[in-house]
Amino acid sequence: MDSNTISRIQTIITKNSELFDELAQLYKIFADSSRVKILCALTQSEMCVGEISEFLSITQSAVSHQLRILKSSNLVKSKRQGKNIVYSLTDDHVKTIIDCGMEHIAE
Amino acid sequence: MDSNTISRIQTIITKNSELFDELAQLYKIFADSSRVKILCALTQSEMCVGEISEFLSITQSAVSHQLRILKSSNLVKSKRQGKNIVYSLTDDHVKTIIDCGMEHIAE
DNA sequence: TGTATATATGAACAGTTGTTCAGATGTAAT
DNA sequence: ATTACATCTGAACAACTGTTCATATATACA
Repeated sequence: MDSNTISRIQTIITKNSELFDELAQLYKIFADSSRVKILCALTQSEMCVGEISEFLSITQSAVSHQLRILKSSNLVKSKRQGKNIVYSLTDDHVKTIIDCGMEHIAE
Repeated sequence: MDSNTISRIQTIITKNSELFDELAQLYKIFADSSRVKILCALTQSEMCVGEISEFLSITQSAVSHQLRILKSSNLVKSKRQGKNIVYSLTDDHVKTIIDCGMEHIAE
C-alpha cells in the first residue's frame, strides 16, 4: 500500500465514523431471529400482536417488546383497529435488506 | 386475514425457521461498528492486522479478536506475507450487504 | 358500570458480547 | 541462538440483550 492509498483509506474510515455506527445499529435490529421473523411475517401482510405471537409461538409480551424496538427504529408502524393494534412495515427497505442477506446465505 | 392467508404465512414462518436463525446470525456479524469498519476498510484494499489497528485506532488485540470472528464466518480470508498476516474479503457479498444498509440510512 | 379482551410496561434474570490485559506463539533478521 | 516484531489467545470484566412474570392500561361490549 502506497502512502496515497493509506491516507485515502484513513480519510474514509475517519470521516464516516458515525455512519458506520448507524449502520451497525441498523444491523443490530436484524440480528435477532424473533425480529427477523416478525419483519418477514409483516412482508406478507399487516397483522396484530396476537397473530404475530401465534405465528412465531412466542409470548405476547416478548412480541410486544420487540415491536417497540422495531417501531422506535421506524421499521414498522401501527394503527388501532377495534380491539387490536395492527402493525405493518413502514416501507419496503426491510424486504430489500432481508433479501440481500438471504442471497448471501443461499450459496 | 382469511384462513388461507393465515396458513400460508404460518407455513412460511415454520418451514424457514432455521433460515431466519442463519440470517440473524449473519446480521449479528455486521451489528458491531468495529467489524463494519474493518470490513469497509477491506473493501478498499487487503491489509494486515497492524494497519487495520492504526486505521481504526483500536487495540491490535481487539482487531485480532474481531478478525477471528470474521474469518470463522467466512467473510474474510488471510495469508501470511513475510512477518505480516494479510487479510482480505472472501467475496463481494460483503460490499453488497454494506451498500444495502447504507442505502436505507441515506433517506 | 363492570367485565373480558388486547396490548404495553417494568423489574429481574440469565446469557451473550466486546474490550483489555498479560502472556504465548510464530516468523524474520542479526 | 537470541532478539525484535507481528499476531494470536484466554481469562476477566463490564455492558448490553431478550425473555419471562406480574401487572398496568386501554378499548369493546354487555
